[in-house]
Amino acid sequence: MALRNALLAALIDRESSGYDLAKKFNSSVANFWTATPQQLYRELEKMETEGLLSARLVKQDKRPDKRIFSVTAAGRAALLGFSRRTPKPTTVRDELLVQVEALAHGDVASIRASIEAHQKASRTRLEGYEQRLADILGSRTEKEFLATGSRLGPYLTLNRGITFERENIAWADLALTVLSHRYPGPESGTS
Amino acid sequence: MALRNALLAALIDRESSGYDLAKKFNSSVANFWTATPQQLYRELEKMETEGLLSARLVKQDKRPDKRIFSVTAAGRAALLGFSRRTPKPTTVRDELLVQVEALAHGDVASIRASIEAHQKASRTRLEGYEQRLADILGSRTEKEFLATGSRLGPYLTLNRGITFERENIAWADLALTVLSHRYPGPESGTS
DNA sequence: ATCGCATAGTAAAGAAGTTGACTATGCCCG
DNA sequence: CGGGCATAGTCAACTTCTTTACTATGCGAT
Repeated sequence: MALRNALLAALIDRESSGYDLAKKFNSSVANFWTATPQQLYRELEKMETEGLLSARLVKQDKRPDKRIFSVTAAGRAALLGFSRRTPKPTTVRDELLVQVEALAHGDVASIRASIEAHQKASRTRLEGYEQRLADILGSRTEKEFLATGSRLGPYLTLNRGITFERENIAWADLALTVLSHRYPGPESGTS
Repeated sequence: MALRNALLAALIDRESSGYDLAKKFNSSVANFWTATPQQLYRELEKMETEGLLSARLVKQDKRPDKRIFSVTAAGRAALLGFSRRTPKPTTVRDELLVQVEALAHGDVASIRASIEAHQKASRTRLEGYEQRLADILGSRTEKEFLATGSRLGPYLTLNRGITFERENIAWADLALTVLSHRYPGPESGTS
């Protein structure tokens, strides 16, 4: 009853298929919600039977058919209702930070590698978000956009995602620097 | 199999009771993991039967007895093992941002109120984190601490939590400003 | 003396999320 | 023409999380 709202938000401005969402959830809504493909397919199905979405089958020549979902009037009503409820507190699950918390009791070399991987993933997501931001802004400056643009909601969530990823990257730099001073490893520098 | 690791990380430097964790998870580990009291009690129980934690009953005169959990050798081994695994990608669930994404299709006044509440909660958490940071630093400067201090792990995760909450607060300011220009409401200013 | 509150913890149903395997079409590569 | 890959989606078992509602002790206020 919660992924549901994220899906409505993701589909309301652009209908799409389960497969599309499974791929693009990561670059559109993943910023504030994550879900596996299975979750998406299951939930979309349920939402259709409950009348929140309507699906149309699109036959494709060179690929399997696909089902495109769009938000119905009932779906819009549900979304409006959701917007009036008090949102649940944000929940986070970050295994990397759990590892870092217990740094002194773990394998520092391995944790360092995880921080690097995490940083790289943040860079990739950041690029995606910045691309989407550029698409939303078009030729306008940010100031012009804020005064007159539509898609204000997506702009604001993207903005949050962008600073979040920038801070992830900066934090990883800090952590790696500190670690290299405090736990000088076996010369893993660029030879 | 995941909350488990967060609990090991939370308990390894300081044993505590389920009730303590239920209250303080929010100011110690909540930064990168959230869990309800029920989850904690259940998981602690399971971890004890599996030998990762040991519990001792502390009898109290003026209150119900409590069970203090501490990490066993097996628990330490599990934590070390965990530190060597690739951490799962961070997952986030932020209903407020879902509401903001679909801003144009929702009840803006209600969403504005939610942003304000969210900002207030961030301020509270930020204060808690800053207090904990001060406790860790003691009389040292941040630089001195980074060179010589212990509790580097907690420092790093706290640091991440602090910037995260600061960015939440700044984002809320941005969002509220934009909304007040674009959706000028019924004069909800301080009269 | 009873009501509400803080402490401390338990139980269990139901909702939600994860994991792994599986179907099926057509493309390109060798 | 067989294997791997991208597209598009399904199924089922399993684990985890959420929600609601309990038990129990002692304090302080009405």
